[in-house]
Amino acid sequence: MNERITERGIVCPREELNIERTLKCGQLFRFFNNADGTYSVASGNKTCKLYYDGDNTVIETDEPEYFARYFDFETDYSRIMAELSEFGELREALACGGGLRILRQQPFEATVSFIISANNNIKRIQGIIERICARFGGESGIAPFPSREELSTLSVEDFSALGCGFRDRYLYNTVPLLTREYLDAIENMPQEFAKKELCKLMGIGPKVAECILLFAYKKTASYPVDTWIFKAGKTAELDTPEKVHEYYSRRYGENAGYAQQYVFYYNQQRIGG
DNA sequence: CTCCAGGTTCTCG
DNA sequence: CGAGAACCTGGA
Repeated sequence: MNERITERGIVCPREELNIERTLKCGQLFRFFNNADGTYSVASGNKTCKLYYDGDNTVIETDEPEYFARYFDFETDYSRIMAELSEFGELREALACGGGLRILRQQPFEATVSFIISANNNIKRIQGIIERICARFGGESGIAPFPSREELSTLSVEDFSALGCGFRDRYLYNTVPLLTREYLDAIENMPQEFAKKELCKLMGIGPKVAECILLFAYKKTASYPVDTWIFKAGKTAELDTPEKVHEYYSRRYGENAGYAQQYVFYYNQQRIGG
């Protein structure tokens, strides 16, 4: 869109990238509040720093091309919002969601992270992930996310000791299967086929699969139904997560994933504090 | 103390 | 196949 690559990284109008809205809606877990009010974000072995400079948002990084893709600058969010605005029930969520962007995260990191996310809360998820990264990382700074090979060296007991809880065996069983070939193949599969494929892995059910498809592969027809989205969408008719998913993913079509994030963020802010 | 968190797996009728 | 219970853990 209107972003530009500069000496220090990427700069774009503030309304095109709202830092808090993009980072605090549970799509990524490795972001950090810095003492000076800026935010740091880690993705794989890369990092960037975000802050506002007047009317602009600045993404400070040595890897501008990587983070331009990561922050999804190829998508025109004004068009998405315009298309979604025809759905009356989204009015308030859209009004509160300007500048929220869906990230293109690394598939391996996203898959591991969302397996950990099951029946868990964001704060604890972040703690577990940081302990996992620290185990393989250096002494100072933000540790890179470990590779499949590194994580495959851990035992069930290791995952448990890192605080993974009952997800320890999920990770132990599934991590070794997440090869580059496997993850690349998912990229090229149609939505429903990819979802079915991911659900074969231990620790991945429908919700986690859709999070992976949406937040790593940007398959935007995904509509992950978690406890928040279910609470927001349930009616006398739509009384199960499956029915809520069926109804809204059909209703929003290819924009379902965007709608889901606006609704999630809005409800998280309003109810969850 | 109980309840819940970006759910999935296991068990049983 | 569908419904219910069980599940690590830490904060409210």
